[in-house]
Amino acid sequence: MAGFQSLPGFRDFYPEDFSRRQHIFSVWRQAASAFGFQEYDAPVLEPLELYQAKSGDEIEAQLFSFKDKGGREVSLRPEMTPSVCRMVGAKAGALKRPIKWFSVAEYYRYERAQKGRLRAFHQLNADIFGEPSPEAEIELIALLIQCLAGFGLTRDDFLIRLSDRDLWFFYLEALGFNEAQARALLVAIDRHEKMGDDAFKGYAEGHGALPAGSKDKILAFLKIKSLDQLEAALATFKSGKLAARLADWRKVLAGVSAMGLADFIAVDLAVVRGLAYYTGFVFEAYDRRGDLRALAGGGRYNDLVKKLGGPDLPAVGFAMGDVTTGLLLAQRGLTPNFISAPDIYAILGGKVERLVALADIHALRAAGFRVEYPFKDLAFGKQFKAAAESGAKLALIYGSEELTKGVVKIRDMAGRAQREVPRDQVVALVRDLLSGH
RNA sequence: GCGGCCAUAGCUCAGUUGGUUAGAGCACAAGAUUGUGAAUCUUGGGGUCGCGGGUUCGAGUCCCGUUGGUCGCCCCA
Repeated sequence: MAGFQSLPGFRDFYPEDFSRRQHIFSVWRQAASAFGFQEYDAPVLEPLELYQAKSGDEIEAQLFSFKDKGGREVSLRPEMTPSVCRMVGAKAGALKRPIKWFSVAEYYRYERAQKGRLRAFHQLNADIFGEPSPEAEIELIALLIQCLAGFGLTRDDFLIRLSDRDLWFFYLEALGFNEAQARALLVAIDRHEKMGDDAFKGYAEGHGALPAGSKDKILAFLKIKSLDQLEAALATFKSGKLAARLADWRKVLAGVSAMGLADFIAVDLAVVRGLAYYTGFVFEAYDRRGDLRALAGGGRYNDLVKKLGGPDLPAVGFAMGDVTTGLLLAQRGLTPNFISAPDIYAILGGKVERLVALADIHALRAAGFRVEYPFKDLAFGKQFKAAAESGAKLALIYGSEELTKGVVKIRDMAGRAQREVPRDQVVALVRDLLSGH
């Protein structure tokens, strides 16, 4: 097939694809709704500056940006966070706290596609604004777990790794690094899992070689996998801020455990996440068995609403993408098989019977039943076959014999039992038969 | 932005050292079958062999370019 193709990294959603996508969305929406989050949306196209204000040059190169006909520099949204920060910031005074919002929306990033990453994709975004305490983290982590568990995924399938940028900064400053050095080191720490010790090359170029003793300490801190280890590593430091931070850690882990979700979460200081605006806890959800990229990621960003021109409003949030989620569900055999089956298939004797049947068909449809019938005049045998293939529960038979008697035959497709019913009682009887189970 | 692999029907693929009019299975449609769902059989539609150029008497096949897909690197909000 020549002619037009979709753009690279963009997908056509044929009905089967669309039904899989809808399944993902409906699990997300159901979970978010159960947690009391309210759904919102924002413009797909935003001023370019909205993203420049938050992100660096590298990120800007990956924006779907252009100049509109009025000469404005604009960009398709690569993420929701700046938009939702603007929305919440603009009405922060009027919104009841805590503000718990979510969205399911499409995003656009000008990157090379690869496994689990496309140029157009959907994400669930869930955020809590106005709640500085770790209760917000507990709620969001629990929601994140439910957004995956809702598909039938279990503790054997995925894991949430919890870390803390605040603690990293505290630790790095205690080791004698200034803020710029600490930021560069966090980039290296983020890459260490993938690149090993080469991750520190970038730091060395900018800030000189890392002292061997410091590097060992950083590597040891990075390998921390439990709260006990974390407390032990920090035991030599005395600070009220640090004590408060560790108390927050205990609260988060206790809260998640109290929900029965302890097996879904692990302390893991190797996670720091790429961009710099996170201010405290950060977390990522990983496929436990496979080689997929992160399923979801999030964290606290207490400064961002203010940075974007709003009030000083603490925030935590996460995002989960449809592409990696879809891959994981397919790998685990958790993609439901959607059958688009009607309730009723009408079998029509001929041209006269067709016109009679149309009246009933429309009445049934208006009553909310899904009704199908053949557009062409077909032999009865073919129509019964079509009825069976459609997956309809009932067949309504409009033949000449029936109509001369003023009845319609109703066939239960599964049980193959037939009965006759007066035409004026068709809707009522169908309602009885189909509401049964 | 960089690199590996790939591209023949809606799908999965075959197609000989380059040789006449490019095939199969599945799927779809029609018929055998104008009052009851299976199976089978017959028939049919559907391809500018991703696109462009080159070599050659001759290219689906060889060469170059390009587009797209895929996997990885950079990055990952």
